[in-house]
Amino acid sequence: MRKDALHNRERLLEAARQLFADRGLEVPLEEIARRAEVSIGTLYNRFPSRDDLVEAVFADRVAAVRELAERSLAADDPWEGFVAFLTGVCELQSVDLGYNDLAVRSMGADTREGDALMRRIVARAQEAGMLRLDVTLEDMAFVIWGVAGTVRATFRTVPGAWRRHLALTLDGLRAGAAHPLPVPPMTTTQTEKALGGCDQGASAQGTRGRQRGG
Amino acid sequence: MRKDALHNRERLLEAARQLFADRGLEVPLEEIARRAEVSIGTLYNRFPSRDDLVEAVFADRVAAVRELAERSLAADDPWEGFVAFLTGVCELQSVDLGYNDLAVRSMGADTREGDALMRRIVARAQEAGMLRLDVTLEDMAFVIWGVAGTVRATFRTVPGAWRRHLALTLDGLRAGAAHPLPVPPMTTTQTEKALGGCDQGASAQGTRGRQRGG
DNA sequence: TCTCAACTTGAGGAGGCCCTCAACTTATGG
DNA sequence: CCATAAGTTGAGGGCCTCCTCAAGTTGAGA
Repeated sequence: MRKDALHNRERLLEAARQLFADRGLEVPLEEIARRAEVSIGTLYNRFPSRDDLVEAVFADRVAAVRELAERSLAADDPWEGFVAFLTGVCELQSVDLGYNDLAVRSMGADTREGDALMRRIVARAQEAGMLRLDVTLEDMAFVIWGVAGTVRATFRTVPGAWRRHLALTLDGLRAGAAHPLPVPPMTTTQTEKALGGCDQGASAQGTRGRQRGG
Repeated sequence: MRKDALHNRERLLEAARQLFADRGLEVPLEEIARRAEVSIGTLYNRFPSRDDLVEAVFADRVAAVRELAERSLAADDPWEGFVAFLTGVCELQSVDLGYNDLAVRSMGADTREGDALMRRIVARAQEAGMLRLDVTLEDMAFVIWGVAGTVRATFRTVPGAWRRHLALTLDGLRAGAAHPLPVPPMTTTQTEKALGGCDQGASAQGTRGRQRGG
């Protein structure tokens, strides 16, 4: 890859990082190109689809979450580890509207191993008697989706509010708080579908989500 | 108002009701007009701005929430009342993506009296020793924002999932679940600002939210 | 029936965003 | 320095949504 091309790639990523961070994943690509001082054509050269760009921009976060998961799993206190993990993910959400959007449709990690790690974090906290036994990994989606909503609402006005939301949520997840739940947990498949279905931007807006044209 | 005009108004409201319900508040107005079999011009005649239409469509829900609040306040068991209220609002959210969007930016009621009623519901549950004392009405926004996220994600795939989310959340709100919270509650002003800030559609999408042109 | 205010219509301008591609520029190895 | 593959550019077509307004239609009272 030519040096100038690499340079432009870098500028594009940096521009995208900034714009995604404070406007969410749906900023116009043309605006990203403009901020990178590069033509829109170049952007499409480097990143044929929006998802390619998103993936490149957030690759580091995915890795970070993975590490976070490993650290959390290694924590002395299983509950502390569990809390640290969720707090860490939410912290990332709270600081970057783009990642916030992304988390909503991937539950933070997305990868096979990430999934396995999280499952172990949950299991360990349960075995320690701290996390209620009637929840599953799938229930963690509620935490992410929930905090995502609060982050969207309070991002600019009350930046710390999500911590309170999370704390309340965690109090509901403690073993001692357990009261019978009205419906069974989502299955893995259901969760995957739900995550996948969040694609075309938060609420609805018709068919705006484009496909790659073959 | 002429009879045919009234008729068209009805058709528009019905079309909007349906489309808002399964696509959210951001469906194209032209699509609403089309479904109502009425020209776009007529839509603008009756409802100069999208908000006018939204308000008309959801007027009944606002009233319903008000009644719900009154009933909840009158319940024998203060905690049951509290739960009934939140469940009722979430039920409305879960059944209509439009109302789900609306709740995110109004916390269900919006009105002065609604606010006062909710405050009493909260206070009563606290006085009964069931609702933790360190939460305030403002914290109820977390419930709405949270469930809204789950509804958006699971609306089509796992329609009942929100009940589980809500149940977990409620378990965190019980007096017995209380653990120290990391940050103070949002102030009324902050909450208002946060609600107001959710206007231009869930995540970010730039400046798409139009203003009325004076 | 006649009148006219009330109402409806839908083409079309304005503005966005997406994506492509033919023409141009430039880094790089020889 | 040259050749050329790699890369850049940005106008422009396609599609969408918003909103307006001049021209046409119609309900309802006189």
